[in-house]
Amino acid sequence: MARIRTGKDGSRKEVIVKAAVTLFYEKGYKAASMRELAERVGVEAASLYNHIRSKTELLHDICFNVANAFWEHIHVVELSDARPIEKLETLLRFHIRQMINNFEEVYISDREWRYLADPYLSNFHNQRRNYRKRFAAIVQQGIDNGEINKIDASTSVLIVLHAVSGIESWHRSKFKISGEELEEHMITILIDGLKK
Amino acid sequence: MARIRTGKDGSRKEVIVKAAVTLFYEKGYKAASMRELAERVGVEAASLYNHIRSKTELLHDICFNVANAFWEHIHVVELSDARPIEKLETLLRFHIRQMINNFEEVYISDREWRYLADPYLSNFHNQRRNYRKRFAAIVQQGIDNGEINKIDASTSVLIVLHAVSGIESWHRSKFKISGEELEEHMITILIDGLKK
DNA sequence: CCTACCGATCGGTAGG
DNA sequence: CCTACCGATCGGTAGG
Repeated sequence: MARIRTGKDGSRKEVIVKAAVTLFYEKGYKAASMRELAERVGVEAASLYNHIRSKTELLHDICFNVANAFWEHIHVVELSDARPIEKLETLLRFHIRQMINNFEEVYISDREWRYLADPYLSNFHNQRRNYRKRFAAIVQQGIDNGEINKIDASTSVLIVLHAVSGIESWHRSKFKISGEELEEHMITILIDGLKK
Repeated sequence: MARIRTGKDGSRKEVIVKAAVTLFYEKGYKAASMRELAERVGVEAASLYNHIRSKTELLHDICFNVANAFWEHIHVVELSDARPIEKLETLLRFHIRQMINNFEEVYISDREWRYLADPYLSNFHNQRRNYRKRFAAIVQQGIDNGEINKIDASTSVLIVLHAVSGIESWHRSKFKISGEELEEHMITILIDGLKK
């Protein structure tokens, strides 16, 4: 679940990364300042740099933590011998749960990754494209064996993945249904929409 | 379709707003600078201020143009005597077409409105909430008369509206299906997913 | 529409 | 971990 890597000074850095997650989520990466981050952590801005290299490194850590979690999950799903429609449901439930339990990180990695600097930017972009391709391949298998409606596979993936990101609004809603209910509703709408 | 209002110096301001739309879309509001906007328009930064009041006013114009277009559309839909499921499809097709034809403005108004300054910020927020409430009310009518699957109406709205925003990725894809195909695919997945 | 320029704030470094 | 401070850049104004 997007574990933060621990080094020698792991616990101190973890506090900073955690505060950065909340700050970047609340303000957006560009609008978030290192001075406000420092204030939330309880140190002067300059002191942050004993634990991190740069603002961009914080963004990088967050984005790749999230990306790797999805990366590892789809790998496991691909190896299973479930039917394509079942694999799809497994993938979708993972996305939904990540958005429910870990939504700040996921939200940042979704919306702010474009501010990564360039060796990382294109790495991230490639990883993201590769993930979606593999996701689409599973949808395509479902189309080929007749379980899934015959609509463009990569378009289906776009729709489904963006629908999941709507959970961010659910978090901010005052009259929330439970996470379990939300998950079932989303599965109903999206899987039923894809099924033949 | 999110027409830009024309004043005395309408044509000049229109050029600036149009360039701002592209710039804000490409870089994000906070990362976009007035100096780069000026460069794209072909004047010095200071000269922009003969036509606009502030950077925030540009964002405001863009956001409210978009919001008003949806606002007017749902009003017409509400007055029609179609069945709820048909109203829903009409609303959805309007969202899809706006995202296809006008996606930069819609994208900005979706993701950058939080940077509006405060009388406008809460106006926008209220207008947005009101829109979603009315959208949800139509879904609820469909649930009540048995046309639509019995799942939480406002959750359905979140899912559906966010799914539509996935069209932004379609724009950037190299192997695009046509806009018409895309619209039909989205309607298939989402309306079938909602139908009983 | 331009030149000249303002105060504020940014990410980050030096040195202890 | 702090004080002190850097160069760069920001949105915006004055004055012509």
